[in-house]
Amino acid sequence: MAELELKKLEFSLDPKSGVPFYKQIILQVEMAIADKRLTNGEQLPTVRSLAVDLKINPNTVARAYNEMEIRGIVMTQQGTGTFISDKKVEMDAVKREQILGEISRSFISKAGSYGFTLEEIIRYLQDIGQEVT
Amino acid sequence: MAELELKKLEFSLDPKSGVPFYKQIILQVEMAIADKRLTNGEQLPTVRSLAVDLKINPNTVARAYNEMEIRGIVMTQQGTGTFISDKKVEMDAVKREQILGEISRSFISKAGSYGFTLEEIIRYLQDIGQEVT
Amino acid sequence: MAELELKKLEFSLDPKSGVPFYKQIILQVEMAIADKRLTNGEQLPTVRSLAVDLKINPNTVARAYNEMEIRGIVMTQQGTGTFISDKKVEMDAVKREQILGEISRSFISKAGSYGFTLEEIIRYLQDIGQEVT
Amino acid sequence: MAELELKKLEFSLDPKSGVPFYKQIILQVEMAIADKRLTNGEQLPTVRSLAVDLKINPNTVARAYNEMEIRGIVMTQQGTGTFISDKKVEMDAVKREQILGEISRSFISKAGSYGFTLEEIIRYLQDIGQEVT
DNA sequence: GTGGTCTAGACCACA
DNA sequence: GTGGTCTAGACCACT
Repeated sequence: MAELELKKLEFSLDPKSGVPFYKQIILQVEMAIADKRLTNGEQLPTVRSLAVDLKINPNTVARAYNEMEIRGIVMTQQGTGTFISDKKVEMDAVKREQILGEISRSFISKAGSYGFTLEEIIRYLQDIGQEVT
Repeated sequence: MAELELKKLEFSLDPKSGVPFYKQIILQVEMAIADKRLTNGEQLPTVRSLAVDLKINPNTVARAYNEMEIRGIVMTQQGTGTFISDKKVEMDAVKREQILGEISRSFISKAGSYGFTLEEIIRYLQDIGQEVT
Repeated sequence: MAELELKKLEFSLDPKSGVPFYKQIILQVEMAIADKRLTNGEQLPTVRSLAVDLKINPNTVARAYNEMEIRGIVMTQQGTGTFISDKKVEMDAVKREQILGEISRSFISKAGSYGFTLEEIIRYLQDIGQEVT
Repeated sequence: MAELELKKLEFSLDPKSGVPFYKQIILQVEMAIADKRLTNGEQLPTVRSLAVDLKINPNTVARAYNEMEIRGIVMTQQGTGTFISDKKVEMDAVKREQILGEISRSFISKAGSYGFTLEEIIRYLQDIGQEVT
């Protein structure tokens, strides 16, 4: 019975983390995309329903959605809803690899300045992968 | 004498992380101490040189040093410099993992918003690891 | 005497245009950049001062600035101010031309569907250039 | 008979312009009439075909057609189609220029935010004009 | 019903 | 002083 409701997105906020609510929402959507729990064209919860769900002000949800729209992560249609954008596919493999290289390098060096080794990092990411699955 | 300056600390700041610069500096020093990359009595860069290095306001570096002095992590000797004091820095595995988690999640999110999956990311990092080895 | 105050940015809003205030602000900044009236590293008016100036709510100005920050047009530093970003220079000539080509083509086809010819468009843009100078 | 279908109307929508789709359609039809690209009695695409073409909801096309019918610009014949009526569309130079101004400014802004100057833009468009000639 | 815009005002963190 | 976050609530436009 609970079987057909796999992959359902569950948002949750941690008020103590210090991370702004709207950023937590963005992070969770982005993580869901990276995990394939959200894919092209899928609809996000409506602004109001998510606001009720998380017990926060609709403006805060709207802000998160708005920022994602600017970044091209989602598309929004007046009076219809907000959907995962599908335009990100337009990149060729070379460009993709370039971008991944860039952000990876910057991530590794950042982690490095905190004393983490590449191995540690990879192990950690693999753990995250396990959790989700 | 100055010849064996191995283990040189490399500071790096991420303006987009939302974490204030002064906190990023403190964290990196703490991690370095916990890692033994910095030990008792070692000198930190001067406020000015680090400010130039990181291209930020000297006040910001000063604030970081100040706060560390208050916490007893470093000692400042007027006219001489700032040195690691002998106070133990408690940096347990949990705290370390928190930091790694934070920067990892932000990295995954960024990659995710470009359409990369977690698997792709891990594979890429592993490739990098191979190259270096 | 008025000679040294050339290039000063003057913001103005048209409430009747139907264009949201925050978008009008963004448009004016972008136009100013295209006209070289604003260049790399220059500081924008503070959120509060511009709000007073335009007699609108500071949140509205903040929203405009925020959106420009997300798009990479400006950089903002806590407690310091908002500045025209300087990272846009990192593009090589080829990439630049590609982008210009893309947005130009889309503009021309859009104008075309309203019945404007390329000549008309160019003449119009030249007129705009005259006005500003 | 169907052979001389020159002057075919090309609709194009810009979701990012903020102008509602139905208004964009009306504007484009009006401009075409003023330009004589559409004349008395000519048939518009069916609601469904245009909706498919533009990848939008048929309701949105219907709304545009509806509003044009109310204004007397087109006439709908049940089961046959929608046709340009003989009402004159007042589309003076001022209104034309307004539209051109709007889309031009938005284009310049976009280019400006990529660091292109107005001069560069004009030069590029002139080059395109040369190529075609 | 959907999202978009704007105001007003509070509180916080950084310099 | 600067910008950042969040709330509450109003009003509008699109479907």
